[in-house]
Amino acid sequence: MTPPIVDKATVAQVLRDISLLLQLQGENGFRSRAYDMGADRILGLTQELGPLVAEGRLESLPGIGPALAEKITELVTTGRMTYFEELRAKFPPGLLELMKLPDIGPRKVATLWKELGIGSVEALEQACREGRVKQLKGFGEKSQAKILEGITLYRRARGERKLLGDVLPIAEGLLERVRASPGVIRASLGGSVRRRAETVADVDIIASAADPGPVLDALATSPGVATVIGKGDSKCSVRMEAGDLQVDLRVLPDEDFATALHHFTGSKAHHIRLRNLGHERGMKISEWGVHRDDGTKLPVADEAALYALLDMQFVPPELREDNGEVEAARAGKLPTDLVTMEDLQGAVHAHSTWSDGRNTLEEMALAARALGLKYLTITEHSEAAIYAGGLKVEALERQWEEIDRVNAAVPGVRLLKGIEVDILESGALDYDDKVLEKLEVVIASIHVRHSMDEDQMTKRVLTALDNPHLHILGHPTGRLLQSREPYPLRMDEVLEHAARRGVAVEINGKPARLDIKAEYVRKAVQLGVKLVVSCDAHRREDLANLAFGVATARRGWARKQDVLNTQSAERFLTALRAGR
DNA sequence: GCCGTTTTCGGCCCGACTGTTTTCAGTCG
Repeated sequence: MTPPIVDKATVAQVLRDISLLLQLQGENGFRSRAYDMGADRILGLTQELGPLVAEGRLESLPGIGPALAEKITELVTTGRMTYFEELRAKFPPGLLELMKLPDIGPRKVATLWKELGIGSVEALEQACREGRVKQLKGFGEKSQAKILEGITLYRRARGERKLLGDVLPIAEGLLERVRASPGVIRASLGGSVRRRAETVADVDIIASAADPGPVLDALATSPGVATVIGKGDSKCSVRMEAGDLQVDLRVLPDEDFATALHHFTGSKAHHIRLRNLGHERGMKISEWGVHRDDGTKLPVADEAALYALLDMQFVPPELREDNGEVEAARAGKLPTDLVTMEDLQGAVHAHSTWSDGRNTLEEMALAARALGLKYLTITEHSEAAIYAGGLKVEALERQWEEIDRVNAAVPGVRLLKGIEVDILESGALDYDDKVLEKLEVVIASIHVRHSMDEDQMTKRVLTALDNPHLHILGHPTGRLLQSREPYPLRMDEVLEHAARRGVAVEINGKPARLDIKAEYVRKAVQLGVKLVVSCDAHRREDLANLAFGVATARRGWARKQDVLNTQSAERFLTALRAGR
């Protein structure tokens, strides 16, 4: 009998729901937290869940003990978890949704349920309108109004996180405004934006100043602010008109800047690890500094000093997820040469007006040169991609003549002749080998026929990797954040085969793709797979996508040496062919 | 529920802000 397929995301969701249900029940908060941390641990796994379960190795994971291991094993092998089903049956299904409302947590939900029998967002809305909520102990007129407001907001945003690519420009604009306000000494973005998470829920800004007042005012009066949610002596929260984006600003004395920045950068899991390490050393770490148990405060000039106090290497923000970085930093084994934007000499994966791009080849070349890049791979769509203006072979050959002309006309940057060739249903590529062998850069991607099953899709990609003219596997999982699931594909097999065949794998920096994702980057690095950071540019502004590709590479622990387009054009082309 | 140089019990990160309180509970990050 084939066991049901329960993926990591499903396991993590069940554990999170258990955590919430336990809070509703008023259980020990640490017990609830154990399930939450278990969910984090499963989601952060770089290895497959199946073998871990089959071989009984779940308990070897930190944060997973006998109880969680047993329950996860039951879920993965049978598709059900008795404990979860029994727990869930004690409450109406709508209660978990109530907890997603702002300012509503487990205690309030429990009160609403016990006192008024409220078990859904709709019921809560009605009770507020009828004035029944404000009569409850612990609630009042303001709480009731705030809940109604929260319901409106919740329905509008549906709790969706936003793409980093959409939020970062807004966040950086606000940071500039804060930096320019009177008396600011230091200021930085924090939170998941600073960690460069794929999607983010809000923006955190941390600043230091002797007098916080004018700095807080600067945010409160920024253009684009819809409402000021709250404003105190050290903190101001606003909601932006664009996308209901919430922005939190904290302003502290400069001596507390480093610890505050660290605190509000997170992640929570990384933080808890550090605080525990501090605890072992008789130090209490908070956003207000590091204190010895006798109360004396230790100076912390910057984040590096904080890690030094804990006898650890500095951990870059992108790595702070408690995915092994704490152990590595303590052992001195954290990579110190993670790839940076400055390392990139060339940009991979660009389209022009020859297929579905908006700018001409010359405009793309000029834009690349303006960014300090030495080369750009021009990779239009191939014939099968009719919807995207895919090129027939004779058009491709005419394009080479124009590339030669542009290369002569625009010194300092080189356009490389390439293609983004479709991987057909059979795994064959959309051009004849005789065409492919003339190209300097061959990226192969899937654009059509997504709905194959896992076996078929895996075979299709493995077959493509066997083509001797293929250099780079493009956006390998085909996902679009928040709109399309990845193809069913056994990525472990794909990455192992890419390593064997010497094919490079793309880290596509388009904010809605980020494909492959950081977890797979890490796996690829471990397997010795060659990587390229790409922009998937369809207009010159898209060259900026490289920054998101670099962020994904860093989150996957990729070093400069792991990324081929950190090399010169000649070495890049040689490296693409090495082992092929 | 997990964990261990405080090791099989007794801890577990910690503070700001808000509203409903008249000394604190709940939520959030």
